[in-house]
Amino acid sequence: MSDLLERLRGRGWRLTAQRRVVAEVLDGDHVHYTADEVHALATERLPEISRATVYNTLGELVSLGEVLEVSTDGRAKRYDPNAHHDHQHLVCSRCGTIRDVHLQGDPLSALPEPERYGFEVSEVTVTYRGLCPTCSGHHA
Amino acid sequence: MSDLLERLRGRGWRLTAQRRVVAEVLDGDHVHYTADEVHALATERLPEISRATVYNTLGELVSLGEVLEVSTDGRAKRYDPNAHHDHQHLVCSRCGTIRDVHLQGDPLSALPEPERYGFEVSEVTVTYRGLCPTCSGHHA
DNA sequence: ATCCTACATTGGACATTGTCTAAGTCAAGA
DNA sequence: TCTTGACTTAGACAATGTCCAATGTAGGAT
Repeated sequence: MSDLLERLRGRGWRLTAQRRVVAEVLDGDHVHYTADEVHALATERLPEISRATVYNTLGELVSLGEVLEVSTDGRAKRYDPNAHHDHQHLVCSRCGTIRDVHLQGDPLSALPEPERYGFEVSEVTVTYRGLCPTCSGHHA
Repeated sequence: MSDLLERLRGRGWRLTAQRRVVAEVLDGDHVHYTADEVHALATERLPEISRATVYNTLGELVSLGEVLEVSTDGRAKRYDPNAHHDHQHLVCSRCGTIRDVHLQGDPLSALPEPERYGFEVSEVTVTYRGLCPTCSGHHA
């Protein structure tokens, strides 16, 4: 996502210090921050940035398809910059850590036609849950 | 789930009017209410029931494994009484309708060992999204 | 049948997450 | 450099969920 800013500018995105900082915070393939975490990290680089702008910018990045919105639990949504490689998530039920994982086969094909009830199915998300190595050690 | 109350009593659940009403509201296989919806419906039968009790009772039913918690979007969680038949969900991206669906094969097997990163994977949820027949008609 | 008491319920304050708006600020083209 | 429409801001507001002290009650004990 190193040339994200270039791509966005090409699409007529007005480049501001705030937007640059949010994009920089999200840069990195294994990052799944909440909006508040993004805000906290952005604040380190640009102390005046407001919560509203972080929410706005994240929403725009999602609309532009540059970042994915992930809501694993009922808590805060997380933002996943790895939008250009198809993947799913593996979540630790104890500590909440998220890892990107890659599946064998297309999960869409696991849903038979008669189970589609006339829907135009266009998307599927698969979330695996379990204990991560660290957490499963705790209670052994 | 007709004998849910029996089962719960057998487990030492103290049966109160409030708990009975919440369980009755959830009775039905194709129901995916939010806590607020459950509260509204419960209030029709037992006007004094409080929000806190609805939340408490739903939480207990989930802990007891009698009801599933489903959070499809980042909005309110929904409660699914169909906890004894393995199934997944198909959600309309426009109106939010949820249908239970049954998959071919076990989605757990789609995650190769090297993609498990040492996790003890115990659960998988699959959510299909698309337009339901009614909503896909709208924009045709 | 009545009493006890541990457990359940209640209302309302509080917490978290997210949205909206009016007023001020600024990036970038002319 | 100037202008202008888009961006940012603070803070009010909304939606959802949690917590607590006071009160009520289901169900076993008597």
